Amino acid sequence: MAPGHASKTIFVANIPYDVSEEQLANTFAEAGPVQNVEIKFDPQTGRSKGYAFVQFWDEGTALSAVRNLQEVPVNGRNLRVELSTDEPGPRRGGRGSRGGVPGHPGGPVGGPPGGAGGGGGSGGGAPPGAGGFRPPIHEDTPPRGFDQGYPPRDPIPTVVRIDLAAVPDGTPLPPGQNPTDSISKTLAAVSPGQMQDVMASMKSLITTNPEQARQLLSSKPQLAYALFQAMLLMNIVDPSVLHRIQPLPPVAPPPAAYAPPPTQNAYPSYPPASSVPPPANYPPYPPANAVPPPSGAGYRPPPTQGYNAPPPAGYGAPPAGYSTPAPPAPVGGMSSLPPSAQQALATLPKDQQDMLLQVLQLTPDQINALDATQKASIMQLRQQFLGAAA
DNA sequence: GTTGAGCGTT
Repeated sequence: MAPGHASKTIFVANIPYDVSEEQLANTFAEAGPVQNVEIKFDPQTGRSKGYAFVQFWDEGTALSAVRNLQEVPVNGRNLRVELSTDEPGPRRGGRGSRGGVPGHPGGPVGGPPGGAGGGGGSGGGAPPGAGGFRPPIHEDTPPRGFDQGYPPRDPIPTVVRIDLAAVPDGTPLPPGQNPTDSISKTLAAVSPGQMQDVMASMKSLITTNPEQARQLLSSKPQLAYALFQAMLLMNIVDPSVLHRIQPLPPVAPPPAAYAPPPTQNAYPSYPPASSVPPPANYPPYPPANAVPPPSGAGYRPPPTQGYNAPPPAGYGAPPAGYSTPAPPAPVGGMSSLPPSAQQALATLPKDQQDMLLQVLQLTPDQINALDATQKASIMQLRQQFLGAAA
């Protein structure tokens, strides 16, 4: 396969503190396609440590970089470039790095527009060549067909654009269903893979085109709701954030009484890769699992960090601090709820009152017995009602 | 100013 002894990674020192990874990548792209750049930061001060590791796709290019970019001036300092010796960890194939690297201080970089396009969108980019530069030591074969890595020039991330007008409005609610039910059911029918695709697409859009993302989410609240619930389901977001997000004033109950725009139910599926065409090449940052050959960049959601531990005692009761009568007596009606929750309930039709009461009075055991989708819905309902009492 | 991280477990 490959001459497996020399390192594909070079060690770069004497980097000015204000140089960004993109800048470095740009500089080293002179030698050939760059796979990854990691400036090391002091976790305490957040400042660059002045050195970095630049990884190429092959050893030849790395050697070439060492020879050709030795002492090149960058922002007034001459870089020192060597082949890297040590590997970061026992893992050779990929380390999930970048954990907790603080933001670059004064650097021009905002951050990697990470997120591979959803489902198989692969930008067909011509492989960056070492155009015009002194040739590598060996006639190394320039990698072909790579669709990621740092482009030699043009560090500007590809902006994802979507056709907002092409996003379906959704379909009318079936009789007897409320929007949140409908969204939950729809989500339940979405495969995890699809969900990840959607998340990845949305992430790309948000990072490269926040304005359009805002427009999309504002104009399609059901999408925003579904995405958020999906994040709960995928453990991307901890349910505790629901405590902090309470922009649901008087109209607390999402159930009836509130009819959002032409709402969903079975929307065909969020425009995945088709309407999110990655125009040309791909994000500069293959965070970790960068695979050279095909476009295999997969979005990996954060490892499930179990949040399933419910508060120890009295989870079914309002948090401490409520001035509820707090009768330890068995639940029998609204009286076990905070006053404001009772008020909110009172605005609902009888049948929904009953249903909500049941939901709000489920025991932890009962909740745990439900499937993930229902669990998330119920937890949210509970937050809306019980939390609104604060 | 000079060689890199550690969640939680297949």
